[in-house]
Amino acid sequence: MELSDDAPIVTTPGVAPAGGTLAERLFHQLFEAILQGELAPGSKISEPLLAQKYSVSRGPLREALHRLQERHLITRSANHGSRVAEATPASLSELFKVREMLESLAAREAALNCTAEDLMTLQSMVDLHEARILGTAPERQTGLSSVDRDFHFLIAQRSNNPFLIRLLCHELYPLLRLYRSKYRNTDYRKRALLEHRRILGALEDKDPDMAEMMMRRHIAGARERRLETMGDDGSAQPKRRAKRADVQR
Amino acid sequence: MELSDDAPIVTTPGVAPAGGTLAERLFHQLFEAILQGELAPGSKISEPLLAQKYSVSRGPLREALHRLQERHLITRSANHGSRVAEATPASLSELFKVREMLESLAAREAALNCTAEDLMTLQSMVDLHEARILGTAPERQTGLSSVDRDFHFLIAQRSNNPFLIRLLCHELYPLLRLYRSKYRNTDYRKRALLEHRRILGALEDKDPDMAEMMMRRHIAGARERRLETMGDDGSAQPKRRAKRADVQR
DNA sequence: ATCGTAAAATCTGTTGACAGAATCGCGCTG
DNA sequence: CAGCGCGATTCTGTCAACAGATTTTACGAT
Repeated sequence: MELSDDAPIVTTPGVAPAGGTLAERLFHQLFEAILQGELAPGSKISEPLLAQKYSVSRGPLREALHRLQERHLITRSANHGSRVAEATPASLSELFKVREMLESLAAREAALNCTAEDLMTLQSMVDLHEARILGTAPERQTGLSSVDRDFHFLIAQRSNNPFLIRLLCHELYPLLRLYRSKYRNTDYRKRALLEHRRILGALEDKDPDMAEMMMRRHIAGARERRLETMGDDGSAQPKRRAKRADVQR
Repeated sequence: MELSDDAPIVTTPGVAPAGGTLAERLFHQLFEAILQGELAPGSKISEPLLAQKYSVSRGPLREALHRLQERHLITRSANHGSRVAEATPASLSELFKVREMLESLAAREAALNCTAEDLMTLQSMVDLHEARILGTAPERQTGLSSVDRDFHFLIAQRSNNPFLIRLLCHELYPLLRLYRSKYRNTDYRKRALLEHRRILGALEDKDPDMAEMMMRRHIAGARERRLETMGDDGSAQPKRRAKRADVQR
């Protein structure tokens, strides 16, 4: 049974983990718990408590923690334990700069690889996006940005570049989710819709250069708007956390 | 004691691991062993044997293995054990495409961040590069491409973007080393030297757009030449890049 | 009352042992 | 001689216990 990496972690939020091994399952559960905000960012992780909470011994738990460390969802200090990663404005800006390059590459490749069916799927996503903005379709809880996510996610997949897919879907997108609750971007959905249409048009034209440029501008614009709404530009850290969130229980 | 991530793994090959914890040390040792080729790519990893070889129990070893899994230096299957990652031509091409985007971003940022001292350091690297090509300086064993590595490494550092630095120095560069022995690129050092000079010139001019474009061409060219010497091209789309309209901002 | 110090409690790092699964080897059968 | 089944062995996954380090707590001195 392959369980190496490309398991359905980010693919669709509703998938069941259910990995064969216990450490694997724990990894996915903690992964989601951190991104969902159930484990407070910056809070200390107590191995005995977590082990008890998930009804496992510390062995598999520590293996899962070591994997989360490599995904930079937690930090570990020798003999001091683990802490859940924190989200700073500076790192959000850095993430977006990298995202700009990687997604524009994905768009370039996708322009060559997208099938007619893929284009139809993307079209329906954009249509749904519009329907939601106009209030025609009901907005489910998670539905606010989910259609946006799916759009970018499918393009990443169609890059047909496993390494790129991994960086985007398994590393960058999850980290972005850390900021979702903390720094909400104000309403630029109409803007995003327009830009999505342009990107889709470039994909339909099978124009890699155009698709790349469109995506690059799309992400760059999103980054700038996001940073504006956050008040401070990402260069300097905003304000040292007054008090640190305490251990979760 | 912080030992989270930015430990000297790729920085300079000769650093001592000596992490505080045993699992940490093991991780670094195995990391180097795999990249050095001491653990044959594709070979199966026996936990009892490795544990005995490094004189530790299986606990810390498994923790280190789980970290290596996230770095994609090994693959794990439930109840089937671990295998050392393998290097295929296709994945090399994929790596280079991502590298092209990430390093061009790094060059862009470095153009804004490089100090006069940095520029002097880079200049000396280029000079050393030339001396080696002309045979003026002795070529040490590892010295063949080390100067090239240092050049790119310093530029990555000067991006001042921790996330980008991590992707390049901790993930992409190590994976590239997997191919170093398997697919040697024939002699393009003179070409590389010229392109390095151009990149350095753009950095000296504090010209982000130019630095980005130069680096992008540099990596793209290296990828094409590399794939040519490998006989088979690693991807489906061979040479549809007669000339490419670089995206500018 | 505050600060410093020492003992107690807790936590992390590590080890060894056990249970289930997979692989290997051997003998049997066609 | 090839293919298959079955037992033995090895390996992976998991757990509980120990040792060193750290944090907390209690106590006494200033």
